[in-house]
Amino acid sequence: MTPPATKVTPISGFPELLPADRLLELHFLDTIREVFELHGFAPLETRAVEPVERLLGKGGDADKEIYGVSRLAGEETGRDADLGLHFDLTVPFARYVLEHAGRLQFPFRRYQIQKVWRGERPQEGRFREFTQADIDVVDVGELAPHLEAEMPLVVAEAFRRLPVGEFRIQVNNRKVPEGFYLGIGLTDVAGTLRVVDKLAKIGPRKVTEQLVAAGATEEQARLALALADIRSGDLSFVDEVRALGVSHPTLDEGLRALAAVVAAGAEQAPGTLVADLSVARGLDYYTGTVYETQLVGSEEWGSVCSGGRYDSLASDGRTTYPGVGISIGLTRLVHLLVAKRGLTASRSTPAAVLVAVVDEESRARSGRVAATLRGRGVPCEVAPSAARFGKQIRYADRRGIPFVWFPGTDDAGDQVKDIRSGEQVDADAATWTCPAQDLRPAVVTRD
RNA sequence: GUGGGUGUAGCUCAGCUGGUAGAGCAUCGCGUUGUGGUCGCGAGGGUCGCGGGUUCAAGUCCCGUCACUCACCCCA
Repeated sequence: MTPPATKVTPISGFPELLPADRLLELHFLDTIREVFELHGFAPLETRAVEPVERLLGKGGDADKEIYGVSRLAGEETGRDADLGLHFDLTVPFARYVLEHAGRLQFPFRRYQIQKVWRGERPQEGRFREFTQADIDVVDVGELAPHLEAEMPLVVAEAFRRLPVGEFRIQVNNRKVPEGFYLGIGLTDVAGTLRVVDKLAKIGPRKVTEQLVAAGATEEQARLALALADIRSGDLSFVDEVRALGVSHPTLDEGLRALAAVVAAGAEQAPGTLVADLSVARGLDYYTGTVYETQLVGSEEWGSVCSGGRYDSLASDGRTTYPGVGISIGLTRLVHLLVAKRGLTASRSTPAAVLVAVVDEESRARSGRVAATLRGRGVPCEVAPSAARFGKQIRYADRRGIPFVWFPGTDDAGDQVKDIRSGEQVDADAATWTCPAQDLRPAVVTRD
């Protein structure tokens, strides 16, 4: 019986990688995880689903992007509570904190690397299923402000260990534009932010047009644009904002908080943190500090890492657990580096050595060589068939496996060949050393 | 959800004013019966996205539909 020939097609927004690219992604994942653990974040995984009502209203328009989960043969009556796939890792984490508060120690630091789902229209670098690598800290009642500076610095450390090139983490505090807009009489804070955020994309003229169309005066639009134009790697942005002559208590509060974050960044990782007063987006639950990250030279890719502070996401009505976190868009980051910068892994398998098979009678001997190599930490595999050596070498070559091991016949000893150079030398599996740079797949640029 | 573009081999694509499918790359085999990459020869592989219509005849023209894709929205 042959199954019906179902057309095999990709599903838009659900990316799948080839082995070499997945190895690259795993390298990123391992590096990020190592840095997170070096900073003492505890590992956590939450279930993929939450009650839909817990997901709703947390991400602004994200509501309509939530994927619901149901049984195909589910009955209308007596069905399970409505479940939805989480669209980020912060909302489930907030729920987890409430659920386990009695068994956690605060401030609680955790990292979480998982798939999330958003039912939006896919585009280059935007997916419906993707992986986020998230760190957060929550505390009870009050959250120390210095944690807002720590989050981006941890990410910066991870990024410095990865082949992403130069990057810039932009920081803002939502209270700055909020207080500023209120100070100049613009009461639609969210709407104004949404328009101003398009500045880089559509230019100041169109932003002004849209602001005026939304009810702002020319002068209000001018000031809003002037604020969005301010950015600095030091504290000079404070004076620049002051120079615009607007005052409001919320603005003062925001400037103070932002200055503290930028000062800490400038001291601990000069050049990586930049105050950028045009950054204001992200999910609705952010209440203060917000982050966005661009790779220098690839700003059009959008943010590859964002986050912020949320003061009221986790609350049981009596106790509130304010938190701050940041999330690396691993799927977007890796996808764009592969597609746009030609990054990949040097081979399509972890194996560093292919152990050749002389004939099927001696397969066990090849197996013993492989076991010895593995015992010494050298990833290897045994050739699938005792074909001519030319074919066995080609098997390795196609996969990028750098070494082919030839078990000796009769009294002859083993030999190992570096198929890139063609050099072949006597070798003993119990003592041979694989060059460190060949032990694991390396990051390389295609072509 | 709204608007544009595109659907032909595993991949990238050609196929003109309709006349029963082609190239390059990839894969596999042979030349090369323990040593690959080059080169040469050969082979396999297609309901031309799907459904309907026009026609003697449709990959080609018309309608519908689905998928992919780009932009808006929103965001990692």
